Amino acid sequence: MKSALLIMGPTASGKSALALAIAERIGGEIINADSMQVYRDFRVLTARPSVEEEAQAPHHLYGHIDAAERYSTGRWLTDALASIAEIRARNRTPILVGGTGLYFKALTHGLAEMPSIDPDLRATLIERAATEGAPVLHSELTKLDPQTATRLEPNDTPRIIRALEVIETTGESITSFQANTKPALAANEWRGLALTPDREALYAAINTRFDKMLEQGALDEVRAFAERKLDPTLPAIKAHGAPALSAYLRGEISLSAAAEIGQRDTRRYAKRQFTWIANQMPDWPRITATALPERLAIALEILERDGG
RNA sequence: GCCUGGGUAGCUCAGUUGGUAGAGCAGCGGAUUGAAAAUCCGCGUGUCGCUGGUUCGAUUCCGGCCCCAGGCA
Repeated sequence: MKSALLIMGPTASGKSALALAIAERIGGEIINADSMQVYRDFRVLTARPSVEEEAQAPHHLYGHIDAAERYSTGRWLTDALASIAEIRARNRTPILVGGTGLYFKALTHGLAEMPSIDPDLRATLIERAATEGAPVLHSELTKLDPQTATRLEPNDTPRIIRALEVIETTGESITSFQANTKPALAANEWRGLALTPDREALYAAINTRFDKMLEQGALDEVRAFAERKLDPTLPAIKAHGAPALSAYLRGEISLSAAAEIGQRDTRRYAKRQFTWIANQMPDWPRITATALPERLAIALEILERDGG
């Protein structure tokens, strides 16, 4: 059975191109591990592989979700495991590539199994967080699940909501569910690679890429999305640049101001990704080189050395 | 060449009646178990243009020089 190859890197670091080069070289198929590239509506804005690139090797879990849906780490894990099994059945190598650290963690460390939650309960809690504020929900959690409340900050809205919906639905603390977590992939079923380019150069690439996205129609995507008038709390609406470009389309800020905000948000995200790689993936081999041929050579060398 | 205004954090600036300085933005460090491109916690990162002088002590006062902007020639 082929090991899966996991490629993590900050946004705009050239992960997709490397994954494609490796896939062509070793007969692999690519699986998306990016929480935003799953959404159909924002191909340009989320820097999804182009149609041409997708034709060069099989791609899975890209744009397969409508932005009106709430995707999640749990759904992704299910989808990814199914794709991995399918690819392995063809005796090919699954190559998972993306920048969502939590998705990789779900794969390598696991995600606790929990009963599904009524979407209406979730919607109610999101609404309450917006109107009453997270600290109110946090103090509620202190009564229902003091153990979990203690380790959550009073402003940490999503985690407080998650803890509340779990205790309200199951009567059990999310902390006890989480204590029982098993890796989805065994340690010998995968190997990881992390791209760690020079930060200053990456920031420059991020800025340039955002301008290019605008030239390639990112604004049209945002406009079309806005016209759907979907629930403003949907995850897809948070794609970097989307909120600022929406504000521009509403006439609230200039286009250059919107671009600066989009670029800044993307840079900050890249910084968090560096932190994730540094502290959550200490054992993953690093590739600092930026030229594709050099990266490919290093990657293949690492795979070879590890007996992959 | 002369006059005026300005030179303080990466940027825009505030301030110190002389006791080595602080805001916004940018940035940096960290957390991360079904919203994760989410969310949260923490951190000023500095030859106060240069150089002499006065002073116990100068970023602050005085002199000289340099640079920038505007004005007059």
